[in-house]
Amino acid sequence: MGTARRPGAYVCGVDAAMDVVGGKWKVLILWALGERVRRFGALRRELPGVTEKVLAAQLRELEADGIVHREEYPEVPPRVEYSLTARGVALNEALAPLGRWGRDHVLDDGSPAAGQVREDDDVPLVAGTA
Amino acid sequence: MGTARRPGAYVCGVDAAMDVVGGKWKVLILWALGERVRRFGALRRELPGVTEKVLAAQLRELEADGIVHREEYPEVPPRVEYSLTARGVALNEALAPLGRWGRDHVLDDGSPAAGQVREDDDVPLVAGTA
DNA sequence: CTGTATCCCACACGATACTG
DNA sequence: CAGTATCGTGTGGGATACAG
Repeated sequence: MGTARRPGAYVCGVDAAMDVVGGKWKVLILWALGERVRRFGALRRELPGVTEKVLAAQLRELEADGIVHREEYPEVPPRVEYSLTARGVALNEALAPLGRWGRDHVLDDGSPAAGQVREDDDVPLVAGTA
Repeated sequence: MGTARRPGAYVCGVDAAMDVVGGKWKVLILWALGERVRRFGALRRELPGVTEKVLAAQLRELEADGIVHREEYPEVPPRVEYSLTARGVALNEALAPLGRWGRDHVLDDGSPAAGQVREDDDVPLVAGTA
């Protein structure tokens, strides 16, 4: 549906989702907006290192994909608030297990030698065909 | 854990995971290996459009991240089999909800073109998660 | 405050050829 | 069969400046 930037051939749902969420800052934006509604400037402060151009671009894409809602208040000075749509909330929830995996397996898995994977610690067990 | 390609500052688990799984073909590789062990050539045939160079590179990265296991058989002609590690299986499972979201929200489901999507084979489920 | 408009560049990816 | 080696490229993203 929304604005698939890639040609049209998604092999499965995962890479379709990856396309939506693939920008460098998007999951962080999702995460921030998952907590509460945020203004543009708040988002920028929340994501150290992002530039306005890129933040605006990713916000646009997320909006085009129906993930975030942009509410513009015609005041002066201008105020714009971003929030998650229902679809965005669902996406955020679908991301949660991945976040848990990341915390458990790449952030800090507890082992001091975690930095370098030696060949004897990766278990070759095969994914079950079932 | 292994080989964080990004500087070191992951804000949360999700972007850490995104870094691991961020390559263009990685989720597809994960998906394929989730079904069964595959040889290099089988993988290449499975992923239409990937070149050997890129496939090899992404495989190397996944291996370095402890996601896939590479088993080389000293035969002639050479044979190499790739499989998921326990960590890879867990990652694949963590990806499942995202895959479901993608199927439901970006793969054209409500439109007349929905017939293009082969709904019988695109569920990436690895194990009993479903 | 909330953005565009340019310019620029690294790096992921692709094409092709070659090797153990 | 299972890869490397080389070279070329597109584009996502960064810096900076400007605008409503």
